[in-house]
Amino acid sequence: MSKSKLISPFKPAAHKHQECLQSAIVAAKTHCDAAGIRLTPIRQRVLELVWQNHEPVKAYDILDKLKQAKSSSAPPTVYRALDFLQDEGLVHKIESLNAYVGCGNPKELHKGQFFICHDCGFVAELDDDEIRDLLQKKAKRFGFEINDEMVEIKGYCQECRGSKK
Amino acid sequence: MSKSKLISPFKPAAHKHQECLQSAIVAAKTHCDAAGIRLTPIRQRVLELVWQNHEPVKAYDILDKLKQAKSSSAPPTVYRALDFLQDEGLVHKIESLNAYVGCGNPKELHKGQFFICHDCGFVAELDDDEIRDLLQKKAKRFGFEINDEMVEIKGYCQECRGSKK
DNA sequence: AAATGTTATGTTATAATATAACGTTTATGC
DNA sequence: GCATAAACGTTATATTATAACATAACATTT
Ligand SMILES: [Zn+2]
Ligand SMILES: [Zn+2]
Ligand SMILES: [Zn+2]
Ligand SMILES: [Zn+2]
Repeated sequence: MSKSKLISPFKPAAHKHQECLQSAIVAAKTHCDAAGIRLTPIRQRVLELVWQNHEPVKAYDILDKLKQAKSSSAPPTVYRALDFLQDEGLVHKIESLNAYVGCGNPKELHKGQFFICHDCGFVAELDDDEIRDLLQKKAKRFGFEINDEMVEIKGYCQECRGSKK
Repeated sequence: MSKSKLISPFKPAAHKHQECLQSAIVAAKTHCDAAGIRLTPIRQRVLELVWQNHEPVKAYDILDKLKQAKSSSAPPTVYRALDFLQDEGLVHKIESLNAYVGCGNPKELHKGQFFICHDCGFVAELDDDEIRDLLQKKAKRFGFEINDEMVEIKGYCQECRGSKK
């Protein structure tokens, strides 16, 4: 069965983001418990910082925040946590921005397709087999076997388009 | 009319690459002449270095080669030339590798879709409206207006798959 | 509990990628 | 020629990411 989920939609500016954050943390704990791996305090803290909003977050911005609690924090602290979170599908890296966003559906490991607004910075995540199938079809024509895919689309979200009028 | 071009296919290991290079330089000169802009010696040299093969080339590798001719070359030399070449559609950046490849069809300004082999490093470039249209369709569903797109696919090319058997 | 293996973190240093800022040279149009 | 803009030179610095090795925390076996 082919799926097409708008996992993380663009959010109204004033939505209850605390709920997004809470459910992301709960989902992460659930995932790690089930997988028998540890969501350590550092990892959880980094995940919270990635989820501080719906914009991609930079590693060194995370580091700055970590330093507020523990001034000896260093780049490896952040990058290790981000690597862990990415491996577990809790966070995605936006390659074209060198920045990180929380995954809205860590239950199934996947690479999403991302739509990023130039104005407000929000990211929407899609998990869409139709896109994957099409890429697969194209690849097949020249015998290419896909094992990783990055789709990052920039533009303007509905809200920002409206306010430009 | 919808286009789907495999602009830069995966090449047999021993193809006549000199011809790829030559035609890229000629195409670049033609383009710049027509546009009334200058393909200066530095820019041409950087373009040649990007086209040294079909693998993405790193900015600092280009810099090292430039230094062989002129030891005072510095990062801005390379990045300015790369910026120019990208603006003119002669070169594409592969965001997920922080590396650059020559465009196989600079006649029409576009963002390609890239297929990159993990083993041999070769890049194939596609310029495909079917992919664009699908992304457009997906974006439309939540009111997103696309103005930039990045599609980078990693995997194994036909040759490398064959040799693994 | 002691010993051991494994995972996670601390710490220092450095690598790799990219841009800012400002001065100088070179091309181009008048 | 001369004014202007474009390109380039140069130095410094910002940003992003990893290497390398030491220590600590946790789990397993004895
Ligand atoms: Zn939210
Ligand atoms: Zn996701
Ligand atoms: Zn070639
Ligand atoms: Zn191209």
